[in-house]
Order: sequence, then C-alpha cells, then structure tokens
Amino acid sequence: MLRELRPFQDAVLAWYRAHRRALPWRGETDPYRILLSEVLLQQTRVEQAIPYYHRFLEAFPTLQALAEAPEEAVLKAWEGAGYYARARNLKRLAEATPHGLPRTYRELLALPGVGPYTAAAVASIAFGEPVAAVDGNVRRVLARLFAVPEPRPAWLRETAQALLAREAAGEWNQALMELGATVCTPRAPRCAACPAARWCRGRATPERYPAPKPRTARSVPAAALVLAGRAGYVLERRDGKSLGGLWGFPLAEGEAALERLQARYGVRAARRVGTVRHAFTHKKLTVAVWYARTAQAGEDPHARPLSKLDRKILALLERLPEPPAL
DNA sequence: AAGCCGGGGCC
DNA sequence: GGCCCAGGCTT
Repeated sequence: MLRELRPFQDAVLAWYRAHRRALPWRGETDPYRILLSEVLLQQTRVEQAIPYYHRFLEAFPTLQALAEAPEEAVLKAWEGAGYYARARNLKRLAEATPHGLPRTYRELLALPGVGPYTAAAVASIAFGEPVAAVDGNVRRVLARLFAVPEPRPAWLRETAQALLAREAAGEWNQALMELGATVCTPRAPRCAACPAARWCRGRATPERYPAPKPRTARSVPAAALVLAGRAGYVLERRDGKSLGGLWGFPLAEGEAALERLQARYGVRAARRVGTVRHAFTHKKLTVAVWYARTAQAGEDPHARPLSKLDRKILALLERLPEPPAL
C-alpha cells in the first residue's frame, strides 16, 4: 500500500497531537457523548455542531434520560440542526439500548441512525476497536494520497483499513479526518503544511482528487419558436449567468413551453420542424422546434453571438429538405 | 445507484 | 448560486 507505513502513521499522528483543535468531545470517554458528537457531525461542520452538542447534553445528559424523554422534547433540542431523522433515530436508539451502548462495530452498525461511518467512529474512539472510519474527509485524503480520481467505496474501506494505526485506532481516525478538515481541504489545500506530503501522489494536482461529482442532469422538455420575418428570424437576448449576452431563438422550458411562447409573441399556428437536444451541466433540454411566420422584420442570426443550443436549432433549420421561407 | 433530508459557510 | 459538509435511510 504505502512504503514506510509506520513513518507515515507516525508523521500524521504527531501532526495531529500538535495541531488538533480543542473540541468539546475530544478526550471524552462517555460512549454516549461520543455517539452524540458523531451523529451531530453527520453532514455537519464542526463549528455548527458544537452549540447543539452542549444544548442536547444539557437536556439529555445520559442515554437513559434520552430514552425516557418525549420525542417532541428531543426534536426541540435538535431544532435548527437539520436532518431531524438523526434526532428521532437517536431517541429510538436510546430506547433500544437500556443496558448501554454495545461495544463492537458490528453491533453498533445495527442501531438506528448508525451507518458504517458512525459505527466505526464510535467503536474506535470509545472502545478502541481497530476499524477505520471513512467519512468525506478521509475519502478526499485517500483519493489525493493515491491520486485516485473516483475512489470506490470498497477501495476506500480496504485502503483506510490498511493504513489504520491499529494500536491507536480512535486517535488515528480522528487524525485523518482532522487532516482533511483543516489541511487537505476541498479547495486550496495547504500541502506545504501537510505531514503526509512526502507520501502524497496527488500533491501536484490535488484539485483533481477526488473528481467533482458529475452533477446529475435533469431531463427538461422545452420549446423553441422560430419566427421568420422578411429580414430573418426574431431573436431574444439571453440573460442569466452562463448564457447572458448571447442571442437565441425564443425559448421556454417546461410542459407548457409552446403555449407560453405563442402567447408571448401572439402567434397562433406554428409548425413543428424538428427536435434538438442539448445538455447543460445541470440539465438536459429536449427542445421541440416550432416555426411560424411573423410580420416583424427579424434579423440574420449569423450576425449575433449564439449559444451552442441555438446553433443547433439554426443548423436544423438549414438542414430541412424544404427550408421554411423567410 | 439514486433520491432525499437541512442548515450554514465559503467562493 | 453552486459546492460541500466527521452520512444514513429508503426505494
């Protein structure tokens, strides 16, 4: 995996001991409090979680107190923290563990609201079990360390487990996460201050690891209206951030797109002349292209800056067997 | 595997 | 206005 695994571990642990942030749950030994901190930290930044950690413990100082509390009071203490299923699950968990938390990864994993990450974090931090916790920070650190653009879950599990300092599992897990949160950050990582830089294969281009998620593109129906006048076509000036300043055929999105376009331009009969597909970063447009004549003069589209989408529409028009007369 | 859940900070 | 966050559950 890594040459010199032990020096790598020592370097990261030494860095952690010198630079770790003082957090309310650091040094805590009560498994309940460790669990609470981990649940609060799910998809939540440390700074945001801290006030809720104190507020929640004041209201429910023990697992038993939580088990006996009304759900509404639990949600009240969680109010503002978001992801309220976490609070409901935590209460269910308390009710399901009258004799205290189980002490192994396997058993913790079976509890409501406890997934692979939280089970590993609690098992290692509270009970010293040598199991690697993989969160978003660790994912990023490992992706960069080994220059893997799209780390798969199985690879992450195996790699994290192979790197784990088993005799100090809880500290190790926190060290790797702390490194990701404060040094190996998503943007502008501070590689010069990183204890693992010597071993890092992604150091030259950290922004490539992990590759940004391919944003899921929604399919959106749309309509374009080609209005032909004596001097050319009616064009709209686009606004908006990405296409702002470009020109294009009147375009509307959604199911009633054509009706809205016809209303906007006072057009009745339009003839469908084809379909154009175009993918943006965040959505896939399927554009029905409609044609009609107009009394407006129109203009030459080649004289305007057009987006790729509008060039496709123009190409469609010029490809028609019987091009609509201008 | 994808969608959903929330609020906040940062660019 | 998008991205990301000490993820987990449901479909």
